[in-house]
Amino acid sequence: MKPTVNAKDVAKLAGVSQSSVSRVFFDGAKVTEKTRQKVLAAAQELGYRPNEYARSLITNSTKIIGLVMKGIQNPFYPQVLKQFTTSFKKHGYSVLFVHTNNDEIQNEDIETLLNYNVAGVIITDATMSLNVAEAFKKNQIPLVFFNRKLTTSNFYSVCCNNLSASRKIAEFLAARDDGLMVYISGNEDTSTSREREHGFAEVLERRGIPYQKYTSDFTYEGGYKTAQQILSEGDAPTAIFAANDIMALGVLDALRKQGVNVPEQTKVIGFDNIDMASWPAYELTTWEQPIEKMVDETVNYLLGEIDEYTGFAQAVEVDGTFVERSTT
Amino acid sequence: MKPTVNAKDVAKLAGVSQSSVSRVFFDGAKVTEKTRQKVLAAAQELGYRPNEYARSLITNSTKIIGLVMKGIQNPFYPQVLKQFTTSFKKHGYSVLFVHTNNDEIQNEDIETLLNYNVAGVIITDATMSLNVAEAFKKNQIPLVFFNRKLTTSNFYSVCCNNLSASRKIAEFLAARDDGLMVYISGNEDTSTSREREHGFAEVLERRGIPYQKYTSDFTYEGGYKTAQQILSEGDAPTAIFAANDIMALGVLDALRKQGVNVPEQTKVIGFDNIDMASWPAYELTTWEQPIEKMVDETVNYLLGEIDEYTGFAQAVEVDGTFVERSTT
DNA sequence: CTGAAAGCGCTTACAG
DNA sequence: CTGAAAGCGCTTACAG
Repeated sequence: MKPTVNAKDVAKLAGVSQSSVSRVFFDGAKVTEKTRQKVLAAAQELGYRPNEYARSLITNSTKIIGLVMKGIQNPFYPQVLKQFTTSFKKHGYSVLFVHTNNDEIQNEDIETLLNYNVAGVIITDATMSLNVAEAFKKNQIPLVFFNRKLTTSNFYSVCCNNLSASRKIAEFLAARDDGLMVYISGNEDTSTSREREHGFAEVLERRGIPYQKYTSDFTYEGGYKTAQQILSEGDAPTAIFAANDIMALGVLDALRKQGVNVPEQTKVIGFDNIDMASWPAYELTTWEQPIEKMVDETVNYLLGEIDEYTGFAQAVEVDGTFVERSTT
Repeated sequence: MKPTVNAKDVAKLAGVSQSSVSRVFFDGAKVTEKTRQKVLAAAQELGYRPNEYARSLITNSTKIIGLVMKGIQNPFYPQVLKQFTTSFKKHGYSVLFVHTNNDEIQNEDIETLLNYNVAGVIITDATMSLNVAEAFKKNQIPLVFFNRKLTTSNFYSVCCNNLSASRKIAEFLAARDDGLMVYISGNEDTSTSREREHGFAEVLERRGIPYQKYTSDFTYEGGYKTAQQILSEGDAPTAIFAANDIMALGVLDALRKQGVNVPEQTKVIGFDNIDMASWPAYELTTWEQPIEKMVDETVNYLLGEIDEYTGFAQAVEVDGTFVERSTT
């Protein structure tokens, strides 16, 4: 059995009641400086630390946030993970990391989050069925969709301004060329891919610029293969807008391999501004997602809801910025 | 207050005792099929799920593994994170993700792990002072250093066969050239960087091949800048062995920018075999770290120690493989 | 401010 | 196999 020191042991050594020990370690409780010192000294001597589980049991709350991710292979998400962990740590929360291999979050993952009675949940690039999301609502566990938006407006989501971003990207390209423009989508059941497509196509159609869409999957390999397919079907297009950076990198590599000059023959634009976009091998023009701001929005909302649950829902959009490099 | 259903509620509805409810949900306890059905039906109806914290409190154990990471920006580690999460999930464990910005794990991170009474701890690329590691030992919490080895042999560690790997890399290069060979180290206080240097230098010295070492930091930017420095100090070396892939990619980009031909003028080898190493833009020759095997070793050890704590320590080495691509 | 006591939701000997 | 009861380590009204 693991050796364990509890509040009673400390109380005895310090010559106070167990309640006083508890008060010293519980934020917000009041004790005189004198008892505090006695307790702290005794705790130090015994190596006491409050049992987090007993605490959770009695307060019916935890300091754990569930973070659900799928595409950790895409460098955008490690960045997101890092920011969330750092930010929550500042507020005294820890992150329970849940990785789903499947697109849709599996039941066992939900079970885990519910069993641990997490204070809040963040869903990034995995999809979640509505009735599962409702389960969190029923348990009054605040939930945020990060970088994803649901069709129903019953849940809080934090995204980049995908629509206006993709419009601006289209306008940027339209101002320079009027040849065929291609959009390479990510997984089509994601709001990010659809919104970016929507804004892009809308502007091009209005301007009468020929436009074509290819469906891919948000991965490097997907971008690479899609670009090969595009080239195999005809001349290199005037511009390719990939729904995220990692696909755009695949596109660039495929174009190079086929001897297509970027940006002279084909311009390429991505989305996210991951670290690699600025590497000399790529110098990718892209739209920067303001991860820090997005994380702040998410954290603030969750902390607020943890403090007092309202179930308030909103689709928050944070402005990103266009980053022009040498692929355009 | 959050609505909460407990075992007593279920017992009442099912017409059994609270103990029976507990037995149904506690693996290993025995109940007749009949009571099981009654309980499950009642639980289903009420939406009951066992409170994990009450459980932890009484069993004095948890199903949480603490995973500590620093360089999540290096694509090697997301891969590691993914494998650990997947593997532990299979065994019913969840991962508490701890990210340290600093090289050395901070006290608050340790506090978190101890407060949550994690079942086990994995330290990847962060360093940990010995007395902190001892704190885990005192609490009988099994600890594994992953991809890092301590100088003292009191802790379990799982690494790739860095020494023989770097020897083989040196021999590979020595068989082809005898000009100046450069080693670019990562952070020098890491065992991985030191071991890779050691094996590499040892072989070259024995063969009388000129050898030089540059100190860097395991990042892309570090590799890039170091390569620039190398070129500014003289002719391009015959070969550069970077202590990890992400630095090697930086090296490749810097060499290209300066018009150095790879592999004709300079051969480049990395270590890890991250996804990007196989991208057409790089085609990097490298040493593949067998992440899956390393993770398995770690998980098995931890599960064993969780089952019965022995404090057994060993420096495990798993064999990786040489992956030859077009940078050599 | 402090202490004695109740109680959070479980698991687990102990009888039956 | 099942139930009544003790107890895990805390927090928190309630008196004093």
